[in-house]
Amino acid sequence: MTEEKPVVYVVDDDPSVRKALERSLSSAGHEAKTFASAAEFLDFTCPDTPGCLILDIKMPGLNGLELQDRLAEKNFTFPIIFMTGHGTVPASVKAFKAGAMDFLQKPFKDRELLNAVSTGIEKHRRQRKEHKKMEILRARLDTLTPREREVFELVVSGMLNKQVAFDLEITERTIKAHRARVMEKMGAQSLQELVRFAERLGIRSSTA
Amino acid sequence: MTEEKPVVYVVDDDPSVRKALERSLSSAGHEAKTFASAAEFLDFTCPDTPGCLILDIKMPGLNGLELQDRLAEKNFTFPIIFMTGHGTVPASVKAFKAGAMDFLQKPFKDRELLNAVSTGIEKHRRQRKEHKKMEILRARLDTLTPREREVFELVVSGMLNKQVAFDLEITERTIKAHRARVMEKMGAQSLQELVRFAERLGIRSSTA
DNA sequence: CTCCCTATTGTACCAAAGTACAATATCTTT
DNA sequence: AAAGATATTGTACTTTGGTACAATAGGGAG
Repeated sequence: MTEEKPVVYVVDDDPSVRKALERSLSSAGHEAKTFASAAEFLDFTCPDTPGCLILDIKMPGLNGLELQDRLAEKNFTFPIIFMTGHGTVPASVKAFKAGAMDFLQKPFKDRELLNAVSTGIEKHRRQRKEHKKMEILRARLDTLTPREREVFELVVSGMLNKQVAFDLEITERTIKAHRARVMEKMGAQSLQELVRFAERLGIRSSTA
Repeated sequence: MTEEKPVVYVVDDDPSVRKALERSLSSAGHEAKTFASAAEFLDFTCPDTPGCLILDIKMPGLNGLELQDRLAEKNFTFPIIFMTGHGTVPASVKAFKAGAMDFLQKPFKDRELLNAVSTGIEKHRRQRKEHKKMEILRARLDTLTPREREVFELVVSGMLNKQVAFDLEITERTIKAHRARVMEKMGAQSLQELVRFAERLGIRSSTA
């Protein structure tokens, strides 16, 4: 469980390209999984491991750019590297504006691709790490009752217990009770940590 | 002082292009300032107002991409929009990977350019706003003595005064003194706010 | 050498937060 | 109707943090 094995997904309609890519990726130590069409890839469910995606621009059916759009709608998070034989400037512009990570023109050197792949995987690793932390925080946040959530927001905003109490028109004693539960449910060891959690969760007190 | 007037900088060696761009930018309500070469622009010091930069790719002397690199070295923060007559895919790729915001191929519609410009200016406005806040915070941080800085880091990490005291091998009373000065110098109205400041400043306790 | 900044510490007190015992009321679900 | 979750509050006590009065000591600038 030190490092999860990354997977490189390749979508290209040309079997010989798939084979060639698979070979160079494998020889560089990457696990490759290939798809012959956008549809085929869309049917596939990627495992929850780091990786990146290599897309051919020109393909029958959905092309690479269209696939990119479809994936974006599904919160697909793998970095995307495009490949193209006779790519156009507008295509590359669209790709990058939609968040592509690289855009390689054939013929390209193995090294170029492998560099892009490594960069993509590293980026995805970091993303995943961050995302997992956020998942945990959001899950904890979801366990708060509406009242606790209110107290949470007001407390991290910097208000004193008595001020929060006044705001919610209840006693300070009750704030302490909620506050203690918030700390416990959020898994915060200190007020400082609770504030950091709130920051990451994008919590802003509605009043301030 | 409601809104600062943005400026659009244009660098293109072709006088007729400069004139044309100036006209369409003006008619859209933007203030334009034009330059005939990369060198000319590098000699210029942009005022501290929002704006964006429009660069021609192909120019005698330094071309647009090279200018982009030079500017990056100087922490130039204005969003860059490229224009090109016969742009190549590698050029657009390089531009985007170096942080370009858009890449327009001539002939382009006025609307395309103006949309890109508006987006760029808005982005820069947000950037500047954030940057100014950070400037203030960094300036305050710089007023802290080394000792106060240490206490700052340990306190926001979540340690109790007594723990910080133990760590620094001084008394809790002294921690309180430093802590009070940190709050005052940083302009924090609460511990919660102090933690948020530390987060933005990227302060991590070296021990934790 | 004096002034200022920095770092340190003391005492005493007050305010704020946290906790250990609780109890009561409402609402939903089973 | 009983169980469980939620929201509320009480008393009493401890711990932690903040402040108002300080004083002392070292180092650097003028």
